[in-house]
Amino acid sequence: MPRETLTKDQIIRTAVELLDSEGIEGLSMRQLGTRLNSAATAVYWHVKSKDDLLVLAADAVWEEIELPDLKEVTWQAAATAMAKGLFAMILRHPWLVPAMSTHLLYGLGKARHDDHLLAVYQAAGFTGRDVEQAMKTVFTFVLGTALGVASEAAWRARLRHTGGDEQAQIRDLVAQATEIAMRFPRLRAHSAAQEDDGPSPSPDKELEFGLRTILNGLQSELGTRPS
Amino acid sequence: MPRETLTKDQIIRTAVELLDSEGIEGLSMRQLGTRLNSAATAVYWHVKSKDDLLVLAADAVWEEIELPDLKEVTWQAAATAMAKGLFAMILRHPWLVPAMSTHLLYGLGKARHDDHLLAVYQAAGFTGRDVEQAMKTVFTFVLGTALGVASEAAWRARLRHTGGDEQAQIRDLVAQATEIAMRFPRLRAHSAAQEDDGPSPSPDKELEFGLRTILNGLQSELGTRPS
DNA sequence: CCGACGACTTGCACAGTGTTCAAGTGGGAG
DNA sequence: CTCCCACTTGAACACTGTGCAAGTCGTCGG
Repeated sequence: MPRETLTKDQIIRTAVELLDSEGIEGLSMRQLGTRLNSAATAVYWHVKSKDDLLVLAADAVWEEIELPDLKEVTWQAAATAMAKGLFAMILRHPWLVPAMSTHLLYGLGKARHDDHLLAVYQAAGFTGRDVEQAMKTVFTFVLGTALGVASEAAWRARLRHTGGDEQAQIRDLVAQATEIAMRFPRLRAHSAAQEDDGPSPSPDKELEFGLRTILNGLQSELGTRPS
Repeated sequence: MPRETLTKDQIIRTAVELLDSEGIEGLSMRQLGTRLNSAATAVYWHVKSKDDLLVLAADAVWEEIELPDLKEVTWQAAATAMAKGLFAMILRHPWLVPAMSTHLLYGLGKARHDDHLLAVYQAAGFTGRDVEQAMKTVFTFVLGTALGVASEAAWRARLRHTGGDEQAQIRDLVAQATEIAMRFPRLRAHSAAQEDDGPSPSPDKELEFGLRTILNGLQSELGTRPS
């Protein structure tokens, strides 16, 4: 039988795990090496570079997204399902946001997702350039929302990595940020009023609110065009 | 007269310049040092850490955004102006996107912007939680759109940095990406159809399309609420 | 005018990074 | 048994952020 050896697949899986637990700055070839019980440089036989590996890892996670069946539901339901699936995936892998913002990401996984997304908006009745515009509007909105959440995950991971009392550091940072905001009377009044309204809405609620209004807007855009 | 010495301001300005021209990975303390004609470690007297400096630089650029006067225009016009101002600012400083996705950014500049943004949506008639939801919907959409454009700037900068023929590398990457996409019949057909429609819309057009539909959606959301 | 203090700068050092490369290892084929 | 080749290894290089002891140089008290 063949000797136990690294596989590209195993490397990518381990890279994703490492990224999930340590954030994008936590991915180092040597750390990856120890997790794989091999020398750091062994990875270079299977993969061109760290950037290459990151692109591979980033593409792998797109496969996790479930694609809704188009025949059974309205286009709004399908678009919502796609958006929520993407959003949830990014929350599981917050490092994807910094990765997207510095690398050109592509691959089978992403193409599979994009293909289905295209189908959804074509089925909705958008034509020509509009189908791309509509798609992108929703897609980028999800990305923007994910950015906020991913950001928090990222700087928490960063603080964890620098050592010291993480909780205290977070308190300091947040205190500093709010101290500055409170110098603006309007912001102060607003934040006081918000406290009376109970806890602020979860990211999922934010996503739902935005999706609803965007899809409404798209629907009326659709109305002004002949089918 | 006092001896010529570094100032925090000068450091931040130079850091922004360096970030603009080299991207976020191009910001190194030693490079910054040479641009300042000083030792890299001299900066550490004025600034706690590189992360600290990045937060300062990131906050500085928010000051560039012009805040529209609220008395003269409809809320949609004001919201559009804010969104376009933010978008243009990010295009001038694409490193802000990766910075936002890994650091907790705050400061006077951002607070100033947020304060005015709040004013816009309050004046529009949103109340309670809705004002934040509406604000965030537009804001995150702009961020998402900016992410796409900033990403391209970032990986171009990255390629430039690794040396070699940048143009050729770009061609290779794009070719690889489209090769994969073309395996999906629907994507292939769509991209062929797009070519007949002339050049794809500029990022600004994308932004305008999305803004229009989102603001429409928000307007009708506003209609269902009592003022 | 002088000495001392303190604001600021410097160079060195350390641990860590991605990556290259010559040298090694071991299983399967002839 | 031998050779080859897929795969692994460790050393090395240039680079990173940062701590620290030492140095420089204006200003101020005597």
